[in-house]
Amino acid sequence: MLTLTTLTSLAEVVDTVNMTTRTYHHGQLRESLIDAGVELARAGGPEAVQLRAVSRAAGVSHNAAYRHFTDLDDLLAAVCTRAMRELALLMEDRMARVTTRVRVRRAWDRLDAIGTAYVEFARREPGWFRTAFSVGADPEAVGEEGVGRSGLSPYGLLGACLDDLVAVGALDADRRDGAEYAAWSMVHGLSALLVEGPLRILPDEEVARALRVSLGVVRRGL
Amino acid sequence: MLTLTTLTSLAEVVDTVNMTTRTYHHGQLRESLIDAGVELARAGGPEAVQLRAVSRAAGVSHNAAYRHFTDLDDLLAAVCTRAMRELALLMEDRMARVTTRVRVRRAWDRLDAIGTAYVEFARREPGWFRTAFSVGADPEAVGEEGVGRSGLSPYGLLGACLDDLVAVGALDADRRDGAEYAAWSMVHGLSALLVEGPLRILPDEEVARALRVSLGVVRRGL
DNA sequence: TGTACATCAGTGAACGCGCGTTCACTGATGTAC
DNA sequence: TGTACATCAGTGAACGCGCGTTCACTGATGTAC
Repeated sequence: MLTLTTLTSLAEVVDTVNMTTRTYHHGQLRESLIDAGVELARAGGPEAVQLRAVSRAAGVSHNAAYRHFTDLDDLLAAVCTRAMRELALLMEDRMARVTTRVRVRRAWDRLDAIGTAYVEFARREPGWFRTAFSVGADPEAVGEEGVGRSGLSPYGLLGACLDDLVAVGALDADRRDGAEYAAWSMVHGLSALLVEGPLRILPDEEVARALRVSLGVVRRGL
Repeated sequence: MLTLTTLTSLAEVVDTVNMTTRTYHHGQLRESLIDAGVELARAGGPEAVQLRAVSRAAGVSHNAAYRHFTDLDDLLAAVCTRAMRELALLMEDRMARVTTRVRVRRAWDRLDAIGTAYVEFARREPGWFRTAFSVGADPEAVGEEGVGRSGLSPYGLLGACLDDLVAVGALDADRRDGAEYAAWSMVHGLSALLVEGPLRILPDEEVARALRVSLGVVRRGL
């Protein structure tokens, strides 16, 4: 039969194996808190990122977070940046799947790919999607941190795609200016309507159609 | 010098003049509560529509609302419907300002007009805009109540504009299907990015440009 | 026309909740000598 | 190598807040006779 001592040492072993040996000093609490916040945001959106809930999830007293963040907003901003990074990563991944070597074709397909990724992200991870846009940083600032492997933010990726379209001659240079507003608005609007708006009830095939039509309009319209 | 009696009767006179003579029974509390809710929503968005705050604004005890609404959500839904109606009214107004008699031109201009109205509404009344889309009714349900003089909801007005484009031969009939998704997404996305998103910081002239480009893309893309 | 009574539409006090934040504290760690 | 001490990173208790909701109530209104 297990004694208390046995239990204690077992717990220690498990902790060591998990690399999460908890001493009084946590060691990487800041990261742990952000991780916990990211998970809460994933499940419940930005409202779910609360100082007490995050601390609870990180297994730490509810005010320990103040050693690493000035207040809730500070923590939320960090979580928001990570959510934005998730979006950038998905966009990069979908972009990388475009295989055609025909340059014009490839440029257009990439634009479609990031747009599709954007909407896919919103639908698959509504909590993250809402969180990513809950702290309204300006696009430039977003470009600094919520960034994928390429070092580009979602907005930056869009800009790169549009630049590429111009470079391969698929887009008139005088159409380039302001084009990100239109492309971004289209996918962001569709995402918002699908995630928190009246289109929430749309069946999957109808969503696919809406996406197809919307991307088509952007493509022809640019 | 004024006696207490004088004060009382003065107050009564004022009340009568204001048509707001308060007896123990209010008489039209339901409407008053919605009105108060609408004003709170205007200033602070859907979060500001709280049972206690609304009752306070209506000058009534904080639980009187339960005689007219089952709970907060019920009241909020009523407020949301009214916000949607405000949007419909603005869209109708802007549509009515299109004067050209050239049918094709008029159809396109009307589409631009409602799109512009949508974004204008979002920017001028961010609280209402957010409130209108905070209770995610499906578009059909929205069509039943959040309605302008024409009896059409914002979504209904968009549908009518698109139908008109087909009728005057400006839009191929096979492009009609799903067109509202694209048009709606575009203006909704721009609005959302401007109101609660990263484009919040855009100066006015840049907003105008973004709108122009976005509407142009829809127009050419359809 | 007057009166008894049911019903309606308000009131005021109270409950429980969970939040963000602050306070004084203490255990752990690192460093100077 | 050992020790004193400053600093760091946690803890636990407490505060105030405002919310939604429920309860028992009461003043006003309408209606049947």
